[in-house]
Amino acid sequence: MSLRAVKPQHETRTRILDAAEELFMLHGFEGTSMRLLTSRAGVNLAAVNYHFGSKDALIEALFRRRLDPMNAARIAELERIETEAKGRTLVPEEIIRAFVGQSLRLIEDTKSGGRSFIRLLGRTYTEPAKAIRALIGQLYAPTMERYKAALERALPHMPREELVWRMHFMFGTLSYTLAATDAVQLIAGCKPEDRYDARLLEDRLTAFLAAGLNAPLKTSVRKAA
Amino acid sequence: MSLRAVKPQHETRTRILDAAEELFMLHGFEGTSMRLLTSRAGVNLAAVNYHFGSKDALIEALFRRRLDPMNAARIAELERIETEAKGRTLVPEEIIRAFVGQSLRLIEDTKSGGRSFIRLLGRTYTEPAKAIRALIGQLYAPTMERYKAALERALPHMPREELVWRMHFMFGTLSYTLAATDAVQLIAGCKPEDRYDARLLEDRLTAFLAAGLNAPLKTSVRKAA
DNA sequence: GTCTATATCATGATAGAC
DNA sequence: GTCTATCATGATATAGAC
Repeated sequence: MSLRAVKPQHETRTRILDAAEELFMLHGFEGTSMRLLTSRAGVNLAAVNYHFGSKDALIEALFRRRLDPMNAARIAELERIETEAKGRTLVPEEIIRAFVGQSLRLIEDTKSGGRSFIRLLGRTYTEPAKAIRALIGQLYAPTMERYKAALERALPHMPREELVWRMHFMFGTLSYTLAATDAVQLIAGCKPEDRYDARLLEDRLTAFLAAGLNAPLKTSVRKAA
Repeated sequence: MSLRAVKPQHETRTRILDAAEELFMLHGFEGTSMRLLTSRAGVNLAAVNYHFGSKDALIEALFRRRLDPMNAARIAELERIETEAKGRTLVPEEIIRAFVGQSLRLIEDTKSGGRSFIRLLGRTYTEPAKAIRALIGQLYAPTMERYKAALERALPHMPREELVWRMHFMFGTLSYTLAATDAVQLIAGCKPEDRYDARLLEDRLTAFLAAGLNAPLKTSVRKAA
């Protein structure tokens, strides 16, 4: 009873953000109405506009709340393994693991809603609304630059254009894996409790991506143009 | 002038489907209103309900129009290379190329709207609306079963669970690549006209996926549970 | 088959009392 | 900060003339 009785300062904001993560993941942005959102959050209909200004501003706040620390953690992790290597050149697999690990570990976080967000995030990379894609791209840009530079050092002989494509593929695999965690059942039966073991998934995904990134370079394109 | 004057039997249906592909890709399903859709198609507001029954039925018709022949082509292509091999076991790369090739070749088809559809399709694998995901899964099921069986023959020593995961990763990479064709610019500058060369993309993607699928199996999970 | 006109409802946002 | 009541808009769907 004391659980609901006390209301800390910004609890309303937090309740709205938490409910939004879950509902946007389930029904999409356009498919989630303010009425459903506020009633799920247990707050008044007008609260979203009071606290955030508009639905769009709520979406932006939602992404910033999670992405800013996640990307900071990704950069910190990369710097950590770089200093730990003491001058040795990193292998691509180490870099990939640093990148994907930060997303995947949130999957295990069901308590604070991290999993909802991470699934929403995967879904949103292909979001049609231009404003949302632009926001995501902007929040990601520094991290992507940092990792691209690291991979260029790890793969000095790979043509830059090929590396960009392979990073694109890797990003896609991660996004889809995060978003479509229930689609595995389409391919074959898995015990649901296994599907979210982040450590196991991290190993599987890292092995797959590292092999793809290191795929042999064709000496030439299949047929000269 | 004769171009618009004559109206073949089912031209209205086709005009609606073509406009829907483009608009759903740009704004999503919920973000595309019937008013925008019918005015873009140059037909009356009531035409969608007359010809399809409802917006949802239109979406279903849209997917069936493209997916049924595409998946039939995928199965036919697999059977073609299997008979052509005359008993030799196919390598995974041949199977992968057969699968991704059918999607990618539609990218070059700007004339009849194939590219719009293929981008829409990639976006829709992570669509939150359960009914749409269920429809897609149902339309894909026979193809996936067929390719899974082919890959099991090509990789007899791979544990079935690992293969399912790697197929999941491959499917994700393809989906994202199809959906987010403009996201490459986030990573680095590419000349836009290069980005849609389907043959080049097919080579790049197939090399990446084949390497990932063939990634060495860890002798054990990183740490025993 | 195609159109106009409209019914019915849900949406995001706001005004103003408390 | 929170509430109720409401506005203006735009949604899907349909009825009925042509």
